[in-house]
Amino acid sequence: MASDRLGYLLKHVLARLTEAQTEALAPHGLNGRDLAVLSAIASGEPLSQLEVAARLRVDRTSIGDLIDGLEERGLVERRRSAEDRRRNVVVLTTAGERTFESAERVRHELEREFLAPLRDGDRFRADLRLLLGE
Amino acid sequence: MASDRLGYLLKHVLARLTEAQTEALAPHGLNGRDLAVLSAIASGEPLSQLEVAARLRVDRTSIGDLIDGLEERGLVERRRSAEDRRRNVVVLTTAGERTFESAERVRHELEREFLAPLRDGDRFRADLRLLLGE
DNA sequence: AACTGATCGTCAGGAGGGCTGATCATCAGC
DNA sequence: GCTGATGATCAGCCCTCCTGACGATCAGTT
Repeated sequence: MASDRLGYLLKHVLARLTEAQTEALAPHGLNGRDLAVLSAIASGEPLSQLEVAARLRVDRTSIGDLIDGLEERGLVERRRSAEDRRRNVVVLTTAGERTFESAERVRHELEREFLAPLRDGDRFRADLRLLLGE
Repeated sequence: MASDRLGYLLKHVLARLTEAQTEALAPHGLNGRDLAVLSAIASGEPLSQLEVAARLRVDRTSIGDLIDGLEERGLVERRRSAEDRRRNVVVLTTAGERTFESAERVRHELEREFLAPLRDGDRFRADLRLLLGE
């Protein structure tokens, strides 16, 4: 009954995931985008805003607003880099670390449930990576 | 290097597909959304606007604008239903049929190429359907 | 025939994401 | 000390989606 168009399938699968994620993360005061930013910041050495944007493949002008929101909630801090004073290095606060860790657990559990209908969820994930050329 | 977040993967795979589709369909004066509407209209008996919207799972208020565009280009026609004069039955014109058929061939070829990196593209497609609960 | 409630299509408007172009501060190289 | 490039920010536009309201029409009831 449904369309076999690939765009349709991808779009609505993404919509379902986004909806479930938004609901699951709401108690943590986050949405999927927020968590993506936190995870980029949490993974390794401090990053400038542009580097965060590049990792997430979001536009450079969008990342500022996202960080604004996280900063207002006390989850991240901007710090002028001493080496290059143009750069805003973004780091997690301790509250940000706590929120990130519990939200990550929620995300992992949610993704596991989301892929449960598949025989091999990991292969589906690997297929997506292949389609991104990685 | 890339994120393992499912939302990230789905979002950017969809973005790549959309970009490729937009480029491939441009010579036909269509984009992916237009083609989706045409295919809903082409598949079987005449549908009202609401039925088209339901098939594509798009909002009822969006479908009107999409049909406006297609009607301006002479690809579809609105007709008041004789049985229920509230309903706008949407049908393809002959030009719409020609455009739809050639655009469909373009879409099929593009989706085939798009899924080429995968060992089993059909299984990937089936996985997407499973995730939509179909 | 008249009333009520529901449905179809349309419109205005807002929210959100994505992008461009301009600007300012800062850096690196000459 | 110039010049060009880079990081961050801002204003603004476009597109998509959704809500709420409206008029027209239908179906069921009285």
